Amino acid sequence: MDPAITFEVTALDGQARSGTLTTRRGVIETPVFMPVGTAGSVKGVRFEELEAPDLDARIILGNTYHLWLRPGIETIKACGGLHRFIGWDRALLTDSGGFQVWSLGSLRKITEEGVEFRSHLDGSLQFMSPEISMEVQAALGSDIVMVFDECAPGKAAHDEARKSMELTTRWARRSKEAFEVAQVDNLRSGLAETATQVNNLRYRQALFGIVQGATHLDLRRESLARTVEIGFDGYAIGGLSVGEEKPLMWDVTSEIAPLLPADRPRYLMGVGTPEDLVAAVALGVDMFDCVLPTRNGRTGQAFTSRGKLNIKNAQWARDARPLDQSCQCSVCLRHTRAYLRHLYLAGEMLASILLTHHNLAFFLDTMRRVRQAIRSGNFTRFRREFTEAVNSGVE
RNA sequence: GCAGGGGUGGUCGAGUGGUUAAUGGCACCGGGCUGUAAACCCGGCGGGUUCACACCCUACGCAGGUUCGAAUCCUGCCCCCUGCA
Repeated sequence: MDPAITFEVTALDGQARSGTLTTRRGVIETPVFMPVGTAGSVKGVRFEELEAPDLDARIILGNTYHLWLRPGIETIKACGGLHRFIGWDRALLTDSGGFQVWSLGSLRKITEEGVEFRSHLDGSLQFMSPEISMEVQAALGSDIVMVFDECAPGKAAHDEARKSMELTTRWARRSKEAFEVAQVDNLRSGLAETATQVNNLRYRQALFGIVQGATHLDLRRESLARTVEIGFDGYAIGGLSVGEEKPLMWDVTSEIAPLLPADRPRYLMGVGTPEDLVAAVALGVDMFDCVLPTRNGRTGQAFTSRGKLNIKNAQWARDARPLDQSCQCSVCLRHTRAYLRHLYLAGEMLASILLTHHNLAFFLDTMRRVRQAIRSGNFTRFRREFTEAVNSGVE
């Protein structure tokens, strides 16, 4: 079978890497930030905007759990898969539902077989397992599939974290087996796609494994070894930014990221702030996703080159400057802080849309600059200057 | 003019003798958000002194009165709404 993806590191600067990740739906330059589109939508952003040069997102996320509950896989299958359903030709990565094991902690029960969820939509009982997650993700037709893991709480004690990590390992094995079965079925049934896509889709989906183990480094190392032993197209560090202390997140990332196979993409799940992204790149991470730019955009916070700006604050009421004076995004070129604040306070949906656009532009542009810095061997200086600026405070 | 209803903190609106600086909503001010149960959640919101515990003022149209105690009861006045003339 043809490879699902190819990954080539084209520049190294310290541990920081820049490269190209080629999926069946196009080339993605790394390090890359992937906007989160949980329910089939990057909230507040049209796909045209995601594609246009201002953002130029090459890959976005979808979520297995959410799409499985609504609209359901039969609907998405009937509409030709997730890409055609949502109208997005570029790459998609689907999270497996593993994160919901943590985020919906009060609504689910974990067993060896899988997870019983009490639907957050209607309270109905739903059962998710590695096999079901793979089946759903195959139906969605995402380009990168994540194994179904248990995302344990960041503060999990050692014995709890060990049990969780071992369960995740068993689920990873089951995920891979079910994934391979689903690939054969998928190729056989040949999901209806456009002509050019059919050509590209001789490639199968890619499957990424996820390293767990909470904040316990011995468990993390063990999880890493066992995950690599199973063998995946790429490797993720999961279970961070889920309630643990920030220094512990860096302990884990700095320990594990460099140990992940160098010839495979490394994905730090759910992270993070612009400063976090740059710091993780320095540790050798290639891929990121995070809800911060979209969620915080909707809730009135802009990320800028000088740090966070709360658009609700009275101090911007008559400020005629853009959100970020060194940003070239279409929002910053056109609108003032005063106007955006007015929109937000007036409850206008355009406020969330514009703030989200700027935030994504800032995240994606930051990654462009990161790549360029690595390629030109200036990453260390870039990181120092970027971090300094981001902590200097918005004026 | 007569009859009825009503005037509460930025605003709308509860409260009809005693845990009252006064329930709620909105507005306003501030904070949070990291593989999205999130266009959401939390806090503050009469004024003054204090780092703080705390203390002192001023408040329910206006002015008197009853009472140990009044936004709540009584009297007068002012204003608003509805109906009839």
